[in-house]
Amino acid sequence: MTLDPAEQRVLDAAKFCCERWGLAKVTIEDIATEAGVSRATLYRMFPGGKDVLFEALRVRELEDFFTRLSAHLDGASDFEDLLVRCVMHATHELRSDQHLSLMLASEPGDTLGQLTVDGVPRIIRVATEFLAPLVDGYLPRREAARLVELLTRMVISYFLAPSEQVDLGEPDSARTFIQTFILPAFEPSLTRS
Amino acid sequence: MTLDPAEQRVLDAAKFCCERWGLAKVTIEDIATEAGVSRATLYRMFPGGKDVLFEALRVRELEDFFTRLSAHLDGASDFEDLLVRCVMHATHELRSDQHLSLMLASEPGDTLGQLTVDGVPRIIRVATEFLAPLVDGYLPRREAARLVELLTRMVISYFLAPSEQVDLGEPDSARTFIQTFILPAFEPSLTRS
DNA sequence: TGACAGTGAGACACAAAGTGTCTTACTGTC
DNA sequence: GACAGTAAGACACTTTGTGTCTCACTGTCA
Repeated sequence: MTLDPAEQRVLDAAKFCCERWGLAKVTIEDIATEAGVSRATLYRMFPGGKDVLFEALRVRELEDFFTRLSAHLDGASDFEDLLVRCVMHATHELRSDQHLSLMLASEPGDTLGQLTVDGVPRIIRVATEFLAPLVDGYLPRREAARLVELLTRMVISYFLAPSEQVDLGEPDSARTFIQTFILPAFEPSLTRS
Repeated sequence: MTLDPAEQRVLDAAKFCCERWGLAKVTIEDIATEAGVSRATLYRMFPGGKDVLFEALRVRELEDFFTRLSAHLDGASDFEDLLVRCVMHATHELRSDQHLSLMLASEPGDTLGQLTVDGVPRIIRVATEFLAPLVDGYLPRREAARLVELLTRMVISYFLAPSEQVDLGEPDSARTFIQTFILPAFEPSLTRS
């Protein structure tokens, strides 16, 4: 699953071209030129062309996202604190993601699809993969998966359509939200507080 | 030579698309859609397609440029003051031109061509058309044309490749430049000071 | 030195997108 | 009710992009 440096360069090039021209206007040739690689090499790395390449890019971006997010969750003192940090930092990451906001501006249709319809199962899968281990101490694995899925859906929804009532980027608001809607549902399953 | 409102809308759309995707990636279809006009209408307005359309856009931008510039030259008290204001405001206009800087960033080759090789004769022609009348009181028409051409070339050169010595955007520097290099050459022809 | 893996360049057939011209039908105006 | 201007879309054609292949080149190992 790990990519070699040349492949990373190609994905960087794809990301750059995508921000510059939008997904619809980018060609394989553009990406190969930007990466300083021949078209043949690019097809060798990502057999299947554009679809496979951008799929790989989305996977990488997603994993980077959760890697950064995990780094913010280390010092959490208890279950509630863990969840609050989690939704807060995820919200901040989304809001400050340059690439994402450019894509939302230039290609709203495709990008929203990735955040709501087509991409959601994968997002939840990767989120679970990264975050479930962190709640292992508190919840049985099955409950952890349910929790991560729920939080993921909530964070995306509040990111795309901010609420007057709730701001998951704010500590107090996030804490109230977690205490009110999340904890009661999972308290019975808690293996330790 | 004046364009009707629909044609202006199409040129605005062309400009917008150009800034968004770069000249190379824009299609007639993009422009027609952006302008809310059918492709047939667009070809009726600009027979010849993309080339003619972008040519018309360049002409309009150029005329707008010199219209704005002329507006800054009205209160000039004497010949020297007129020339100083002229190079200063032209320099400021160039430096603050959003469209131009986007084009220079995304399409340096074509854009530089327009500012140095292909486009220069037209720039000088339009510059002369707008500015020569303003120096009519000071110089015979033939000398006026020589002067405008010289100033145009100087402003473009200092804009594209700023100098350590001279900054035509600064009043003092511009005045010194005019006094040193321009006035002596045209003083003999002055019909009044 | 010679096998070898990885690469760039470019040929190729095919698919997709863009171009420029036309016809037709619609809309509002005088 | 004639008329001008337009959108929509059919059309033949050109250009661009795609995916696959081959071949020659380069540096790296034994």
